[in-house]
Amino acid sequence: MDYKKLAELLYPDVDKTIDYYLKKYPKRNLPNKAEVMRIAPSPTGYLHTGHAYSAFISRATTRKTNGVFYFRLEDTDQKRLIDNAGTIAYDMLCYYDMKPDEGYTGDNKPQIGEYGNYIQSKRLDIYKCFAKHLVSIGRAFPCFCEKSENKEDILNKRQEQIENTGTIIDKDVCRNLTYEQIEQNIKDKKPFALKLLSCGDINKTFKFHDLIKGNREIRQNTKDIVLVKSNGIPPYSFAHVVDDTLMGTTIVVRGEEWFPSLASHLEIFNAFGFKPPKYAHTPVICKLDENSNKRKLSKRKDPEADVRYFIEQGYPVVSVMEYLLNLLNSDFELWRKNNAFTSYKDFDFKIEKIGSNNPMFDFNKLNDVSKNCISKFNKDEVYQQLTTWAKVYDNDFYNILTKDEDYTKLVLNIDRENSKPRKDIAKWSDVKNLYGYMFNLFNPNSKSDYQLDGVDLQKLKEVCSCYINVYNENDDKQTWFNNIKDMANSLGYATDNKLYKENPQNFKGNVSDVCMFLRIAITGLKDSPDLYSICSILKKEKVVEMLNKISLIK
RNA sequence: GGCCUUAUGGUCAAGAGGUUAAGACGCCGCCCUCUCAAGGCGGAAUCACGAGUUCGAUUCUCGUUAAGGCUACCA
Repeated sequence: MDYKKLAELLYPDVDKTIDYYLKKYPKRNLPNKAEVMRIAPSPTGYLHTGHAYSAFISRATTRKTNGVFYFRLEDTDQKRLIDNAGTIAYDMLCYYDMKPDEGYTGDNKPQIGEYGNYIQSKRLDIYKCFAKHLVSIGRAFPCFCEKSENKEDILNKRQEQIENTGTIIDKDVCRNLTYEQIEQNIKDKKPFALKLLSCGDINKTFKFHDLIKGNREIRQNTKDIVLVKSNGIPPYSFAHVVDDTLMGTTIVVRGEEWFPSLASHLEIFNAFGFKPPKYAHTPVICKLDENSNKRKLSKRKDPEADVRYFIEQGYPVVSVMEYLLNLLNSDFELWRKNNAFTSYKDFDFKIEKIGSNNPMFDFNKLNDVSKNCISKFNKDEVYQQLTTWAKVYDNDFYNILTKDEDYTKLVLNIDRENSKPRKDIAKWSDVKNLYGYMFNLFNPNSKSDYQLDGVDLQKLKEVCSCYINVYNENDDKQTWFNNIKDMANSLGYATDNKLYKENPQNFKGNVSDVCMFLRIAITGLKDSPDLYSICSILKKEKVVEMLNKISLIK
């Protein structure tokens, strides 16, 4: 067959050659070893935690190598597009401190960089040109078969084929059409999809090096995969080859679900004579479902699959990033221990250190990482981040927090900014429960608001009414505690831990019980940070008020 | 059905042909302490199974099993 003639028949209006584009987008002028990487989400939903995970790899690697990290919007699936999803994805990247250097920056916003357009649906002329080229060299052919409209049909068809033939037919029937047949179809205005004329041999393999998976032996591709859909838009595989070539991508980071189609992508690169990029196929973040089965984080079922979830909950950006970094490079943890106050960005991140099994999302660990991160913030940072969060997600609390900034900072500074900082806040939404009593969010008139289970109310009242006369807000911490001890002693409580443990029956209780009573009266809670700090911040009037209030509880 | 990938405690995992098989989260205990958090100390808990290679295998090979993925004109 005369392929050049066929190319003209299929794409009469394409007047450019691929050389035009290859010249238009020349090799990037970058330092040695600089990597060019991208995040290329499809705007079919909100930015997935898995995307953030792979974006992190690209952002860290390009930062380290002085390369380029760009954003390309892969909006080639017209059916599944969701409004605004691209913009949100970009905003999320910026929010998580992974702002791309180049590319798409949101719908209707100017793009950055010389290698655009960075929106695939705006690149159809380019794809057409490259498609024509493949036809002209005999590596692509039109397929006029009717397509299946939905996933279910496709699945059924596949099952049918498996049952009838025991396998899946990968050589498309239309590859055998004669020029005349094709010409007739074109004349009849039949739509066609362009397919790859695969030359692969299923029994032959080639060697391949994946940055994460290491050396592999891969079977050649034999499938005549679709290059351009009948609507003129390419699916991922073809767009990937064209775009990553033109945009100069040097490393493609993608989920390992792409690994099986790698051979087909390489065959396309090969057909063009292009050098493929390096690849890093990442593991997929999973979670344990109700039945204790490991499965991929699902956008529909798992709130933590959407990166906005962490914002809503009030996890600081660094917490989420450090948690992801933990999953990616497990030696980060050790580094963090030795470099407590260095930015996670200074960690020498290595793609090769990424493990190859699918990690499970672990909230325990995230919380721990986050508590450590927050414990290193000073009171101003905490105040700033907490109020920024509350303004959006808990406006009532925001108003309370900002009413008296100095007071709020005093509260937030309890056990903070010292060598053994308090680690009780994992996310900003915790603060209300942890410190609500400092902001009048605890009702001293309601018995049910006190944690009183297992508490002797009579003893409690006795201690509290006694303490009203003892409390002096000008005492320093030691005096304050000595006074409590003296009072405890006079009421028949032990003030020596060992003595109490040896003969508890000799005492009404321990001085710790006395403190517990006071704590309940003042905060409603059995557990709280340092009582002395709390009383100092609340001031005498409030302390006395609380001590009086509890005596009225029946 | 075929193909691909993975398999070290509950979780994240380091690790190497010979190790008392790191470390972190979680859990438990003790210490400290006004409680909690933190901190200190300690504990329980792991090499999926079966063959083969080897003096020796958790590590290499092959099977089995399990889990995940792909097999779309989705990405």
